[in-house]
Amino acid sequence: MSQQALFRDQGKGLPKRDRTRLALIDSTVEVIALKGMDLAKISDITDHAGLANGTFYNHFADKDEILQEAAQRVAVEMARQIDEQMRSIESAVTRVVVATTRAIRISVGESTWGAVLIGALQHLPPIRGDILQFLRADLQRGVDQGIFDIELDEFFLDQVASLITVSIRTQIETGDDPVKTARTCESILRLCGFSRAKARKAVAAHTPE
Amino acid sequence: MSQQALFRDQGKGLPKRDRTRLALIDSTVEVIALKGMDLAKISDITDHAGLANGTFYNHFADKDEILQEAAQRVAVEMARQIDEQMRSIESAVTRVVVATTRAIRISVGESTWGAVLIGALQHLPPIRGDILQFLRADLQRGVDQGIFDIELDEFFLDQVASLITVSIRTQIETGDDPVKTARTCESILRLCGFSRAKARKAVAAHTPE
Amino acid sequence: MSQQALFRDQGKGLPKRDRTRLALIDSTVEVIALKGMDLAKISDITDHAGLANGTFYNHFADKDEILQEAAQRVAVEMARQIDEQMRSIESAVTRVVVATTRAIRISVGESTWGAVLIGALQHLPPIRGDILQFLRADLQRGVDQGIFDIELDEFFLDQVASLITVSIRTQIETGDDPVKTARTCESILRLCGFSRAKARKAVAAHTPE
Amino acid sequence: MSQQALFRDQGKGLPKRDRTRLALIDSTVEVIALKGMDLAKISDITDHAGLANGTFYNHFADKDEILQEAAQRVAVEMARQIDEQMRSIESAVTRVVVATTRAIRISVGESTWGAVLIGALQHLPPIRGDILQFLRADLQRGVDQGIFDIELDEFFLDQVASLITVSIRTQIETGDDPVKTARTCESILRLCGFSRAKARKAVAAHTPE
DNA sequence: GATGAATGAGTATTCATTCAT
DNA sequence: AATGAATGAATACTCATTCAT
Repeated sequence: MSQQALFRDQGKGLPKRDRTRLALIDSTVEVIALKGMDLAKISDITDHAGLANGTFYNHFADKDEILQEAAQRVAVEMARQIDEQMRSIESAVTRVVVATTRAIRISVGESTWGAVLIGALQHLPPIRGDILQFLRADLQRGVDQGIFDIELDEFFLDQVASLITVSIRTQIETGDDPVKTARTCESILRLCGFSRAKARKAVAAHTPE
Repeated sequence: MSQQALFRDQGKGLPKRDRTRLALIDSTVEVIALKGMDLAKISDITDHAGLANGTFYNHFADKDEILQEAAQRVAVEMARQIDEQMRSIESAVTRVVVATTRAIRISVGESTWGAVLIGALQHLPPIRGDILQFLRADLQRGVDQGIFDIELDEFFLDQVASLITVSIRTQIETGDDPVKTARTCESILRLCGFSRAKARKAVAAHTPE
Repeated sequence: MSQQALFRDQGKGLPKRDRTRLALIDSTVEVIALKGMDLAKISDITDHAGLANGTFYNHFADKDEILQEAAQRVAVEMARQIDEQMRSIESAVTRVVVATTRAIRISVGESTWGAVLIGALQHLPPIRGDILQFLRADLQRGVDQGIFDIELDEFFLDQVASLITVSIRTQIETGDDPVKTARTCESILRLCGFSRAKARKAVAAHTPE
Repeated sequence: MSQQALFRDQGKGLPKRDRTRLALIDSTVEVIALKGMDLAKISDITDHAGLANGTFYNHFADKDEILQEAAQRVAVEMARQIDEQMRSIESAVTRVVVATTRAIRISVGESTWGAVLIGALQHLPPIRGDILQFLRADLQRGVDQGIFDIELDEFFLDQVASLITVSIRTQIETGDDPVKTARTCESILRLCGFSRAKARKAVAAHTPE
């Protein structure tokens, strides 16, 4: 289920200006997947989009601006897709497992997204904040429900985020691997105070196959 | 216990050629701490070392080579310092706790080292391998002793390494914090199958104060 | 007595094409006053006029063409306004004093015009010629009347023009100053052979207050 | 008596770094003469000097810095050459005539210098200040000697400077013309209160042929 | 070996101009 | 006519690397 050029597709009915803008953002996402955020050059982005280099500056002030927006859109779209499946889920454990599983699956399946997500977590603090707040909300719910025995601070969020990041990075490199995704969920639950057995069981209960 | 210019000092008796080489490596470590691996320029390194920029190429083929060697030396030296305190420790749990604590403490206290270590883990796969093998050895010991209930593969090592990295990065930014170091050790033990209580107890037993 | 948008106003009854053209010229004059001729961009001109940048090329071949025409119109309009007050003046001295005074006053009061005038004198030889010919006519009259003891050639005109330019430039920068205007007139008369006293008297006689 | 590459010649004994620096400054002066200050590009300067474009940045931070320095050196060197001939001159009139004559002659004969001087007077306020202070000193002397009947302020200096500028500009364009130089001196003296006859006599007394 | 000036490929950015709508 | 998105040549500036001294 490749979603190449997602944003460009979203722009079907829109005016040309917006379509080009989305094409540039799409291109940016793809270039980041190929070379990483640091090495992505403006000319890579415009070349990849089949546009003249000057066109970039009709739409964005500089590289930072498009990185920011590209990451934002990826984050928002991922959050939307994940949230869709979670509206009715009340259990914090289930939410954490499902959200983590979905996030990894989307990031890896749509490998361009994973690269952007990882780049944003490392280099774009505001986006990082946006992403972590979803995580925090579900963890907080577990605390409120009395089932997560944790100190829910920045440091803890960073720990959990790093586990998810490792999982995405590994799977992008070595290929989709549901077992690693499951192990990541288990690790997170263990950090939340679950025993190994309980964690495994909770994850198994909410994993597709 | 500053270790500024460690390698240069090691070179006291050596011929001039070697001393210059070590001075460049020292300088590299310090520059990485200031600007990060990506942004460290050759001229930063030579300027910082008080040498002419052309001198660099009498000793290293390119930037990559010196990064590699600088990271290697930091890793080796850290390993040596940590190992010194661990020769007589048999218990895998103790080894993991002490090694993790020492590694974090050295990386943060000697903050130039932490930056290099993090850079190497991200950008220099061979060094990364060297570092992880120490980790693997101690974890393997725990498996052999029957106290770690884990699947000791690359992925697991990556998870543990990411927890250590997060801890170092956070403490470099916000300052030395023994509590975060202890929490990191606990988290690692939990990933190894320890309950929260047991993890906490094991860490407390081996933490200075 | 602001004369903002003078040319646009002139276009009231004209067809739309001409009104757009005049709006662009007005805008050009204003932009030149803000940023100078060199730094005035096409997009500044169209933005300032509230038009699309492409519209520019429906009316002018290039930047030079509009600069030329804008300067031309400013020069012609200034000449018209000055001439209105001079039709009945026969004395060459009076004509020079009144014309200079009026030219400076208009250029400074309507500061957009001064900037264009100065730009044109420096960068647009044909306009420069147009402007200088008015000056030449009045000076020639003085020669014919036997009261100006000068060699009326290009070089002399350049000298006089440079004195007027200095006056306008200074007053645009530091504010309207009738004393400087008077001193400029006196200087011109001195170059024409008047003694200091005679020059001062002649100027005083024809200066409003 | 062409003085092409003056600064480069000055650098004969100097270290290579300084020689290149002077070569760039010389080149800048020559490029300014060819295209004007506004249009002089870094690549023009390096090409003209037979150097790589990157070399420029080993010596100057940006275009402004080299313009400043080139103008400064031209101004200083001109002042030195003029001053050499004026040390023993006490009379303010003679000083003004000789200095003006020399300045114009050097600027025109060494036409690259004139272009730089004019550029500096227009675009580089600090250099402009340096240049005008020489002028001011001699005029002040005339005031002190009771022979110049002027109000010696910025505006007056601007008037005098503009007459000199006009003369240089004209002679660069149409060729060396001692008569124009003499007329310029006369005009300045007239602005200082001299009658036409007295001005002409004073100038004639101090003009070579 | 050390020096440091010179190099030039690489990258970001601007802006006059074109052209399909 | 007007629009404004797209173009790409022009230009400034960076920095790893070379090489003569």
